[in-house]
Amino acid sequence: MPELVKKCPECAGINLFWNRDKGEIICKDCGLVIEDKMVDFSQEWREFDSEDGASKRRTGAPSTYTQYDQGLGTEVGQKADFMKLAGKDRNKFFRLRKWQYRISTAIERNLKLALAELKRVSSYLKLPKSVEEESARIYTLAVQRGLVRGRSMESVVAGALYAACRRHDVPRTLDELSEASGIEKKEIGRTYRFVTRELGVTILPSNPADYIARFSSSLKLSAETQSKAVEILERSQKAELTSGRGPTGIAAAALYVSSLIHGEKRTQREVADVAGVTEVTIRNRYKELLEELDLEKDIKKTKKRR
DNA sequence: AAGACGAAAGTGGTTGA
DNA sequence: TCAACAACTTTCGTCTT
Repeated sequence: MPELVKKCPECAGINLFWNRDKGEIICKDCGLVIEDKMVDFSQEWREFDSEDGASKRRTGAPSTYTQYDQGLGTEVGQKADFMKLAGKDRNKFFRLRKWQYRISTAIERNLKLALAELKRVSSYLKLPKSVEEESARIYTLAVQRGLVRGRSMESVVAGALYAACRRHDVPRTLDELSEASGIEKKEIGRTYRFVTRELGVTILPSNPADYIARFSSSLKLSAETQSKAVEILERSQKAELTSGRGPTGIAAAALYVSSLIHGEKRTQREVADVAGVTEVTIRNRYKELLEELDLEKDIKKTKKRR
């Protein structure tokens, strides 16, 4: 757990849970997501003996996709090289370098702009570094394959980010991406599908549970309500209520039911808004949940208690 | 008066001939 | 390439709290 946060700023609880993969710290008392943009300062390797440590330790900037040239820099040959060549070879050398220069500057110029945009959107959404890296990698591949042609750079950036989020189980909704990037939802979805298909990036359907922490915290629901929602999700997955359905809708319905059970009622409208679905969808899922999982008694119980 | 409910028609995407 | 199809949305009228 990084030292930045020791106490929950919302309820002053010290029962914090650090989800390292998602880069989130979650307060188990009030469910608040405290910091979801963090850098992992710890070493990612372990030293077993002195020799091992020395060989794994590194200095210098790491190679990274968030720099437009991957932090390296490429050039065909150095000036000193062509002094050794003569005649034909020398011309060939210049020609190659010229081409290399033209191609690489075009791509690099594009990348430079695109990665700036990518960082902007990513920091707006407070995405973890790992997702930013992944999306930069996807974008770089897309440019190299010429997939950006005919599409706006921004939409491909948004598509790459969306894909990277999904791959890292840190799903953001298309609505959120759309708001952050200023690109239409449709457009993002289209480029997202196109790019992932062309690059062969396999994406698993996202798990509704991955949305719970975030939705729950923006609805200010308690940790019990949140874990109840996750429990409901697990049961509904067993009952095969989840396949084919939009994960956000299911997550929203589970949270809604859970809020009723714990007497922290939120309206369908409120839940629908944070989840980016309509009330109707929540109602449909909600109805299925009640029918299949026999939850009415739990709701009635809390009603009687008042 | 606000929220919940449900019917009906419309949208964008997938699938399979 | 087209039509059938499922999921979800929009809209709107009615019932409940």
